[in-house]
Amino acid sequence: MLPKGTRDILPLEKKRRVYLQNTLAEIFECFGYQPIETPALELFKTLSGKYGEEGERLMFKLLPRGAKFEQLSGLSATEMGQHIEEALRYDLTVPFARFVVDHRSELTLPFKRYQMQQVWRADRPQKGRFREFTQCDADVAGPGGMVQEAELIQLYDWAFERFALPVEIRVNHRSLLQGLAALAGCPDRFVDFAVGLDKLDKVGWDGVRADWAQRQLFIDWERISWMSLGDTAWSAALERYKQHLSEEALAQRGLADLHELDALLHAVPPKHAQLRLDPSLARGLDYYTGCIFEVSALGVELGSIGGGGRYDNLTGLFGLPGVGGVGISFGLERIALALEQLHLFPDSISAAPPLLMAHLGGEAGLRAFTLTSQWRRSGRAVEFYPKEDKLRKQMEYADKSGIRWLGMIGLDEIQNNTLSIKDLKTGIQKVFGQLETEAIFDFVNA
RNA sequence: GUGGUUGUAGCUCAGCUGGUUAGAGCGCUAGUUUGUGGCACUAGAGGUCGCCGGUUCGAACCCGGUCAUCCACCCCA
Repeated sequence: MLPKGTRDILPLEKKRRVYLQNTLAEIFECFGYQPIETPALELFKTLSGKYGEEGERLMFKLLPRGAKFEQLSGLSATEMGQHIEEALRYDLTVPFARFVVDHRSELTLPFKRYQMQQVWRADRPQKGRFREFTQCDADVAGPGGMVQEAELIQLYDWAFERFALPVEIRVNHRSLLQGLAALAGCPDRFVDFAVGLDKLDKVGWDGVRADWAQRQLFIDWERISWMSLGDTAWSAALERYKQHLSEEALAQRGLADLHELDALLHAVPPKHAQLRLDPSLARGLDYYTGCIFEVSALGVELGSIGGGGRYDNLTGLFGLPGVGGVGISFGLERIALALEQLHLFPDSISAAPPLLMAHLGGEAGLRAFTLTSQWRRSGRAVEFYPKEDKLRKQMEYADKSGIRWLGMIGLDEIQNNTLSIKDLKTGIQKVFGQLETEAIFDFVNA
């Protein structure tokens, strides 16, 4: 029995996760990111107010030490919040902002860090949605320009190319959304406007308009109806937005940023990922202020497998104004789910060692054990069958454990100073001298 | 937080309109084979039918409640 939305990880799955994390770490470091960790627990006041209303609701909050739930249960949410002192981290970005502020004297800005740790959300579990999951984040804190966005897109592109996972990266800009809201006549209802628009992929334009209506948003549809037609090819789409938003002050920063990004991406275009300018992309996390990204896997029904964006003043909330940042996140579980469904994990990832030493006991057992220990000392992964048993049992064990090669020592081998090795996959069996280590492991690694 | 789905063996499920000892496949254990796995055959182990209560002579089946699950919405990795 486990709490809902949590799960155990079995050996093969664990190896696959390690493969994903190692690959990501390698790429992160290639781009100059340095690894850190932060505690699972943060002060509630550190996290509170950073994720919007929904995020606040989904945050795991801890009762103060010694407090009885009954004492607090009668209180309203805000009253209760005043008693909460600690919470489980909800993402890695806000703790990173806190980290930068706390360690500002030890860091040189711009500071690039990566971090792969669990986060917790009190969501209702669903397909691909857990209450405990792992995020792999890369963020830059400090000064910089659109090259950073370009770099992050490139990072996404490389990573998913390595995994051979077809993806689409959607890009938008908060200022573009604000400009659109203003153009539509509701600059003061920006959040409702964006949240409704975000559903476009699912419900289409009629659905979006219905959603807006339900939120009592008065939309000047005539002024934004041009959005519903036309292509989404990056440069052409951008041109269209420049044209229609030329009069909107709020949109100018977004248009300029995206223009710059467009130029950068022309120089270093993504090789693998599909890139789309998607003005309907909103993203709920409150702290984003500039470019925003979201990645979805193509060919699988899953939520987004990554997301991120630029936040101008996250550290300001912790007493260090003027330091912005930009970053992205990879959702480890969802990427693993996608790769599994599409059979994209390399076959070479296996939980079991390649070789099992079988033996018929007595002197043969001792000889096999000695050889096993010598091989292990030289770094070869070898399993030793731990008791005297029928050969048949030992083979069955290897077969079921997914061990492909079986080394055998019995009376014959003892007499001749040899060792038989069988490839259980092909059925081919060969005899080696006991000291022919190179030849033996050439065969085993074939 | 809202709506719906499903809870029977380790796993996937069957069980007709309530009827007495609850089944199958896969898996598991042992053997056929005391130096050769996958296949086949034989035998065997394993279930408070999610839980509580109700209706009934009798409940896996009907009713109520409860817990869990999965899916959709919301939101997101």
